[in-house]
Amino acid sequence: MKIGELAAKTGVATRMLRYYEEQGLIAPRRLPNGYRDYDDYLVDRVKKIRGLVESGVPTRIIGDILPCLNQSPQIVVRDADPELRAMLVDQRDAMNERIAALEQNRDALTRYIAAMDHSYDPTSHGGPTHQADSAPAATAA
Amino acid sequence: MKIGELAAKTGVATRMLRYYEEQGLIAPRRLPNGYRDYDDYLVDRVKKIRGLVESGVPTRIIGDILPCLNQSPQIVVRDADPELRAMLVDQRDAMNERIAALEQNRDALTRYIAAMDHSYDPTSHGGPTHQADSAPAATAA
DNA sequence: TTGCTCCTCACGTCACGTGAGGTGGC
DNA sequence: TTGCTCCTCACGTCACGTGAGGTGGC
Repeated sequence: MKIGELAAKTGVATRMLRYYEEQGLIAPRRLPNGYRDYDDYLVDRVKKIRGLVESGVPTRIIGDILPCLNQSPQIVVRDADPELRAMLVDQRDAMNERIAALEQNRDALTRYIAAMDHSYDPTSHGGPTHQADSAPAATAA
Repeated sequence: MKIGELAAKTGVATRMLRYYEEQGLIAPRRLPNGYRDYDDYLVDRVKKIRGLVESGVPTRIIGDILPCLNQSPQIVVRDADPELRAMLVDQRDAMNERIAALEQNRDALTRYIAAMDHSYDPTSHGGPTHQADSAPAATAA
């Protein structure tokens, strides 16, 4: 599988696939002509990498976290390495903080957008008028 | 209020306060000696800026979004500017995507941490043993 | 040959972190 | 004077975007 194919299947730019390789997160083989050659299982791996990057996890520790996301709990654990555990807990706590900030801002935006759609008119006494949640403003009367 | 005080009250580094000023998001006055002088209302504003930056909103549009977070819907709206509305909807949708990615990864991490705390032993047939959610691994037996 | 993909530099950007080197205020 | 804070450069970093300039394959 060449880089363009993997990019299409994952939605991740080729530049990023080369970057993640540079960071040691993926290691494609090379074809005789020098082109990168990716295995099928990398589609899933790249998607997981993207999710972690978008979750604010630095690339240098994504490699450590990835096995935790892949394996079923029955298989993995064995020795509960305290350093790994502490790192995972830190990352999870950071994620919870980001989720809280995001939800707060999302809710505030949602309220504001709804208020716009109600088209408040200070000369009127009536309630909200029309407009659904995500309807484009251009469709308004 | 000097920059160190604002940094303490907001939890935002002085470097960042100067950076947000550079980006046009805050505009402190200057004391005769050249020190920055911040008004009290900026504590709240800086916290909101932080929340938006952490939510992945670029600084160049945070200035447009901030008034939407501040005002009560009854006061603000008036003309439902379609460009502003589209931008807000875009940001809200992006936030929802980030929340989804974060929740997925957080849940996966939580499951893995829980499995570590159950200290699976392949030679045993028993179920989970002990350990609460966020307890440090060092306290384990 | 044309048009598409791939390759390797390599510079730009955005939101920061981290000094260097100097000044003000108790 | 000492120790703390503040100031302005200014370089480093991380996760990218965006070309430049060249090659491979149908």
